[in-house]
Amino acid sequence: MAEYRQRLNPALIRRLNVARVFHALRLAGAASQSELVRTTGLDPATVSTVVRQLRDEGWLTTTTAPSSGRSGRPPTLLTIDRDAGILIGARLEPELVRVLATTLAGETRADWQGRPGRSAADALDTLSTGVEALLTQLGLTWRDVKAVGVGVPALMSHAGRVAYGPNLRWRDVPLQVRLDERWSVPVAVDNDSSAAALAEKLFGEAREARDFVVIAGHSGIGGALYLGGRLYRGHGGYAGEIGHVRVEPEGRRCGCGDRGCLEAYLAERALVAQLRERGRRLRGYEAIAAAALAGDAEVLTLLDEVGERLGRVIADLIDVLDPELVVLAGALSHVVPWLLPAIERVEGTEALRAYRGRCRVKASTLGTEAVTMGGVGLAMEAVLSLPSWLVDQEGLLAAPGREPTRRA
Amino acid sequence: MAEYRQRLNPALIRRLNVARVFHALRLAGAASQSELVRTTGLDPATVSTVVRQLRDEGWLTTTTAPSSGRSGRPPTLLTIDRDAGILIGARLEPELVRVLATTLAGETRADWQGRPGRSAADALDTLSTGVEALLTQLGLTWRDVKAVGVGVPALMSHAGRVAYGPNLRWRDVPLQVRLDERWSVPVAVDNDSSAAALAEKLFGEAREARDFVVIAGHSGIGGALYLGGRLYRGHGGYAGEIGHVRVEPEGRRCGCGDRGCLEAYLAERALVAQLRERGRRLRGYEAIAAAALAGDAEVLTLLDEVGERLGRVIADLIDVLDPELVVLAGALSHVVPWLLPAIERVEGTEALRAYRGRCRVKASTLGTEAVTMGGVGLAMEAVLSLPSWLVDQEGLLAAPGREPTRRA
DNA sequence: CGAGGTTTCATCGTGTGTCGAACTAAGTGA
DNA sequence: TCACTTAGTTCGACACACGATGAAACCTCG
Repeated sequence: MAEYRQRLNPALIRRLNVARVFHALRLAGAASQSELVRTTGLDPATVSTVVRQLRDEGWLTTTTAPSSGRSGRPPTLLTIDRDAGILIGARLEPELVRVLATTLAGETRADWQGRPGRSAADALDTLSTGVEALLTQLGLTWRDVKAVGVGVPALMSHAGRVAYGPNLRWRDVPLQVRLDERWSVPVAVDNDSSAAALAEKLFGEAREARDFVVIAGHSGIGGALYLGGRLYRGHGGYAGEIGHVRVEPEGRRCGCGDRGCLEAYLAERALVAQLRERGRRLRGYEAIAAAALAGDAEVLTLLDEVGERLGRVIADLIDVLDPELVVLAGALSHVVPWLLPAIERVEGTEALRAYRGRCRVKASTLGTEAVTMGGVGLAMEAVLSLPSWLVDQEGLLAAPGREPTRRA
Repeated sequence: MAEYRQRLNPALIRRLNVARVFHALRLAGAASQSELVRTTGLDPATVSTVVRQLRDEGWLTTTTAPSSGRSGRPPTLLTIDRDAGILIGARLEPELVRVLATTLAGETRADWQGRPGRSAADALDTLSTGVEALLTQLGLTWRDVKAVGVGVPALMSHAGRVAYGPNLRWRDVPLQVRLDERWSVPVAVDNDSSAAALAEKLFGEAREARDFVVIAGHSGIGGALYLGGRLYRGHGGYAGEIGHVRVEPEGRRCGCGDRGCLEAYLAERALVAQLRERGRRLRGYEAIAAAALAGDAEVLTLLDEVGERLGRVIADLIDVLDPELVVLAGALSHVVPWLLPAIERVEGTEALRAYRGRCRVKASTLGTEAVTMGGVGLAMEAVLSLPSWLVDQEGLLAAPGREPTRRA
């Protein structure tokens, strides 16, 4: 999509306004046109034409008003049609392919998971199988699929190309192209952390936030920065990849070849390894969380130690980025309750922190499903098809009249 | 300017296109319309109407082509008129008020400086005196001033209000309002580091960069983040303020009350103090640079040590933000040549760095004038009057057809 | 029961934008 | 003199936002 520097024309304005109305409707659940006028800040006439367009495309259902007792013509409530089609969100991992079918508004309708083979081609086959399974389960066909979005634990280069995915053992796989060949619906592919961030923005804890950081943990520790109302990727696509920030000068070995990386303490296998050294054999985040819940002292102290390391990284992030929220997502979120006290302890020691508004640190409510829902978010973006350089989700979602920037 | 959530209408597109053409012209110095078509990516017809508008407003001069021997109708070259009016850029500091008058394109035509009194009102008086002095010097009147921009070493809240400026000893001064009362031209006020970042983007080392970090040093150490083609301020306006990142667990006392802040090593007075402890009495950055140039071993080792501390902070920044450039600006830039080796040494030790494209670290070519030129940049933005949420300088400035994002 | 008020929503007209294509302008070279 | 080439303008088609107007559908109160 070389639509960077696409010219700014009226048609683009329309697409943006459609997206604005769509998101307002999605977040409200059901709304009348006049409500949309208030929440989007658009002109009533504009809302009217946009709504007509959406209705003509069959995206909306209109329910009549619930007779609220107020005087005046009762509003006709609009809802995003549950049967207007589905979005597919997927997450590819070395040992797991997870696929989700949702309504256009992002409500889950069915889910599936399976194990991929070794190669990239195998993984794509598994993915296809999953989508087909969901379709038969729902009694739908490919014609009902509006778009597919996939989150991948890998560094992406342009155009949905996997440059390097160490966990998957992929290198330079033109994933988007391959999927475009297979399917004739819009496909969007992105890094798993970026996808998680999008999910938190659209569906999760960060819906109201304009500036937030996501730290996602599964097999590795990833991260993404959502700044100024849009995803920030950095010059080479590495922005927010904080798994390999050093937290201990001569610390534990990390898979990256370095020592003392955050990932060497916080990743699932890292926690498991550290617990084994202390005589506990636990399988993963979920088992560790269960042990912590049961009050296992060894587990609790380890989580506190690791939480302190994570807290220092978060404190540095806050110093530089001044976000309003940090979301801990992915499978990692299972153990977050036992990390938070240490994190908050570290945060509290910084002197400057008192001057600033406090930055909240939260566990994702999407939990393990964050990346998969991120796939849904990617699909949703593809359906709305806005040029990424114009997308300012906060601009699309915020209530009117606020002034979030501190610009003169 | 509560123009956040301003509706997106055709008139706004025009303003954006005017800005595009203006910047293209400014950067090219002189260009024909067909050149502008190539550099801006706009339609010839659009360029034509935009150029007519600019010409009707008296912003342009047309020089005839220098008969280049090629066949075809020779182009008429357009230039931003040196006499179409002036922009005023200013920098307020505790001991210095510096004011600059430039052409609309940002070329300096005259400069002035003076010492302010203690109070905010005094400083504004000094500022007014400066502008008047420049006007008489140039034989112009207030009617020729198109806009004024001011950089202030303080934390800003909305609408050009100084929330807190410890160095100036200001607190809650509605600077923009006060200036609006005095003058009847557009006024823009911003934090000095943000202003420096804008200057680097518009006039300096970062003209081509979409993602860069500015670290500015005068009396304190400030910073600003320019990410994804626009200034990122953070949720509370503190983003990039890296002066108080801790570089030494139990290090030197800092003015903020904490210990071991970067500012406690790198700020002008901090360097002076450290040198005094080592038996050198030097007045400031400039004198220190002179001593270093003369080969003073004590000064050189200190700069190397401090450079290493700065290098670690920069390395962390790069890890998180993946910028393509770090610019060291302000009076600090005098000593940068002796900091760079240490910075590069530190940068080189990080293992992951090999995978990434290398991030350049450079001294600002604007040097001490960065903030003042930032004022000019603010004035320029005010003249072009784009809503800040839409401004994506890279979108305005970049060559067409490139695809900098790595989005699917 | 019916008139007036109120809220919701559709539609029309105006102004402005982009954009493609036709067109004029002004040079070169044979 | 006549193609040919490049530069720049103009015109018409189409899309958009938006203000005003008006129709629709309900309420309340007399």
